[in-house]
Amino acid sequence: MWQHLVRKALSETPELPQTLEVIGGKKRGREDVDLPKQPLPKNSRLSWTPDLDKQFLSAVNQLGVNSINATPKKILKLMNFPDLTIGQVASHLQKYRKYLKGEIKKSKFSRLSAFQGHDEIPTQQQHLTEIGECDIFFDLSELFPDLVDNL
DNA sequence: AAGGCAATAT
DNA sequence: GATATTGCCT
Repeated sequence: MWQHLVRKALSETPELPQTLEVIGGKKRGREDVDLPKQPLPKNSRLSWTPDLDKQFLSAVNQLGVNSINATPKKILKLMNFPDLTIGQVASHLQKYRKYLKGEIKKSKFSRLSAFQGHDEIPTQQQHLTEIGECDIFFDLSELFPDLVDNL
């Protein structure tokens, strides 16, 4: 639990050195103050805080969402987050794509209606705006042609 | 080797 | 429920 809190705190303060370590030892007297830092237990799980997720989305949007461009390795490199793992990025990417598919299905509008500003809500454009800051609609068409074609 | 993705595990 | 791992596939 506390491990996750430490990671969360670190990820929310990117201006600080983002080293995933913590001061260990007992809290007796003050000799614990300068005990050597210990690496976090390996079993602690990464928490995808909003800030971390923004970094992730930023990297993905730079590359382009389609699977040819947005690859776990490239995303990881762009994020430049210490101790972040390819597996962790890949796992997050998988869920992100799944979420994206869901959003496409929810939207019953064609590419045209999405850009013609119909009053129905929610609109594809609004969904995508929530996902990222930029317009990735056409990237999505390339990612999931089977889903988009029959909209 | 690297990646996608569904199922499964923690 | 979110994250990590696994197995099978391209």
